[in-house]
Amino acid sequence: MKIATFNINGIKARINALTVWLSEANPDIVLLQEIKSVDENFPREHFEDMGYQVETHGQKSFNGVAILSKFPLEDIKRGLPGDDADEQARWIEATVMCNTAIRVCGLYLPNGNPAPGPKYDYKLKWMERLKRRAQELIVSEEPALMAGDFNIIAQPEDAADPKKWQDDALYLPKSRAAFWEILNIGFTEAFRAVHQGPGHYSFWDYQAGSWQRNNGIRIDHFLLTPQCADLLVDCTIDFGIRGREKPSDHVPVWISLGV
DNA sequence: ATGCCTCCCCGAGGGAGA
Repeated sequence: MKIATFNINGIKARINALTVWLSEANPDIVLLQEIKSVDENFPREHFEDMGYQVETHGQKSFNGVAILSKFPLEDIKRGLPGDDADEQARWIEATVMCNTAIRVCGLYLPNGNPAPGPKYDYKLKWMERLKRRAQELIVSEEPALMAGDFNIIAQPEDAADPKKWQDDALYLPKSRAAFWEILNIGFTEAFRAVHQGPGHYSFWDYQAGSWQRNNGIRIDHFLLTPQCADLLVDCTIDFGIRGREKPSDHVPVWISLGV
């Protein structure tokens, strides 16, 4: 089974690029971030015609997450628990009903810039809530994963120019510490379980020729519970599509599970 | 570089992204 995460930066702007990539890569499950659409305007029929069940958690203009699945989805939940006043659509989870049921959580973690400030406070609070949900997934002792745009550069080798990010909300010590706290509950970061070393990125800024100069960062991650990590076969970044017409600034990352 | 693009709103130009 192939599960992908992809921050598409707007479903309306990316409908063609996403469709082409889906038909080439043929993932079973796709976790989408930044759909930037309300649920009613998401082109669900387009993806249903391609064989996917479509579940969205959108809002107007900003954020928004979705799950596309070729297997049935059950027990869908929208919104990260822990703050009923949070209006931002950044979390959706569901159980994928294949021969081994897998709980999949798609997330779009707040950017947090400028830091310090209220947006950075929101990022850190959101990560505290994420940690609580992560603990529940570990306690469940079931195959589960959290994947998406974490907006976290976890290590220096995850940035082409780490010095440039030193004062940025994606790389500040508190951001990285919060990420490692969650990971260290007992998750496997799928990409680093399979690949080591620098030069692997999932995001390149639209500005200043970042793609042409390979000035990227790796911020789209898969975190697997032990029962899910046992199934891990491979993890790959489809970086090539960043060079296509009208690309997202992120590229897809996907895992292969032996189920 | 308090922003070199690109997205969204919709029909100008500002907010957000990372």
